[in-house]
Amino acid sequence: MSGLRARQKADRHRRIIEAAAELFRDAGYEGAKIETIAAQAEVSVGTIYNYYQNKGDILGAIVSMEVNEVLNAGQGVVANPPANVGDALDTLLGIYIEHSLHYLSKEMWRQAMAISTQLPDSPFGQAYTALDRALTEQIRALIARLQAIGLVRRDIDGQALGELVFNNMNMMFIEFVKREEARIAELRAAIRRQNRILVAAIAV
Amino acid sequence: MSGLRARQKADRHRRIIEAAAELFRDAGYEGAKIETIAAQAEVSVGTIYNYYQNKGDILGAIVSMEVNEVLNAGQGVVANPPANVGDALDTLLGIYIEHSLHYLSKEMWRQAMAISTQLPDSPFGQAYTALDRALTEQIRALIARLQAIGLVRRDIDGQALGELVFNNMNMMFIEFVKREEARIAELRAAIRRQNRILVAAIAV
DNA sequence: CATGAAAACAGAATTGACTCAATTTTAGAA
DNA sequence: TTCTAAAATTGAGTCAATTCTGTTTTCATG
Repeated sequence: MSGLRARQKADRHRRIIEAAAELFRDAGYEGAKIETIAAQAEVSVGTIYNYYQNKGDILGAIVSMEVNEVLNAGQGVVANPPANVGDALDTLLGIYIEHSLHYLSKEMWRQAMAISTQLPDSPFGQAYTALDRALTEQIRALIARLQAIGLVRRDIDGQALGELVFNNMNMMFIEFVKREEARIAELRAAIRRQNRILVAAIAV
Repeated sequence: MSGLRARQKADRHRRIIEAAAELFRDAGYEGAKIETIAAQAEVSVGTIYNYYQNKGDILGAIVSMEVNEVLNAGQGVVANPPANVGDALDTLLGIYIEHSLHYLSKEMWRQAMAISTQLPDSPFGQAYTALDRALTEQIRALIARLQAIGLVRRDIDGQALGELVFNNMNMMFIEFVKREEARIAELRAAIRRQNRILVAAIAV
């Protein structure tokens, strides 16, 4: 089934996402009306709800693209980490943080995070949780790699450590997007300071 | 000014909160209509908005009561902690977690957390951030106490450690309220496992 | 080509949070 | 007690997300 119907469907998906991304950026998430998104995507309001369960899911689709890009970028670090535990963590988390505002504004992040806790069972809610888990898993993989290289003690609980590092970073990131005036450099510095305690504990 | 007007005002506040708390529990946050809360509190819709900026602020008032109670309970542990770092942390965080579902359902927590990231500058958003900071500060105080007693190394960065412990617990708690079937015992066990890494690093 | 069932679309109607202009109540001065 | 300005209340009206129902489009089949 890759006839006209399927092509039109893919095209409408794309048009809706493009229109929404533009409007979310320009007018903010709250400011972007479904009616306006529909008009700009040249579909009707009803059609948008045929493609996405609710406004949050449209944002969700955009967030997912962003996070998947970040996960990709992170793979490089895991494959070839800096030869120092502190730097390795800082480099990986740095990639997450530096990429984060590439496509999404702080307001979009706030909305996305809010929706994912508000509606954990919606398509986006579940996708967001999966993305969080993928990020945690990548940090765990980095730690495993460092253990293999011999930079991190073998008797460390890599799973628990990965969760600890991710949870702390994520919470700091939430606070970061909540304050419009917060700067990326400060965020990274604060996380480095916190991780220093862990690094001291786990480095060989 | 403690005449009739002030008394009526306090009384209406109380009635609104009581009506809302009951309806939030019974019908859920989304299910509780402002109109219904107003009817049950025997005030008009407009009056509710005279007392609270929005629906979220009503929930906020309830959350604040809960968290303040928790902070109070925590003081006891800080003043007189178990003579073991792991137990001390587990006892304090245990109090937070065990109290958490006393007045608030998981759904109410989800909504409260969502609103606090969605509207960080609303009265409730700011109050929620302040409560988080107070909890972090209490954990930091416990660590300082343990350092004073000689159970935790003096050269540990207590501030950073307090943030790390709080952020991790908070993120775990968020995941906990997102899954209706998650159990408190599992949550506590997972956090203990994560903190074990820290305890090993900081204990004298 | 016709044709009918399934899929997708359109946009009017519904719903519920929030606003606002008009009205009522209170406090305290005369 | 009477009166007035300030404070508070009221509920009908607005606005935007979401739902619903009738219509149109697609496509497999004969």
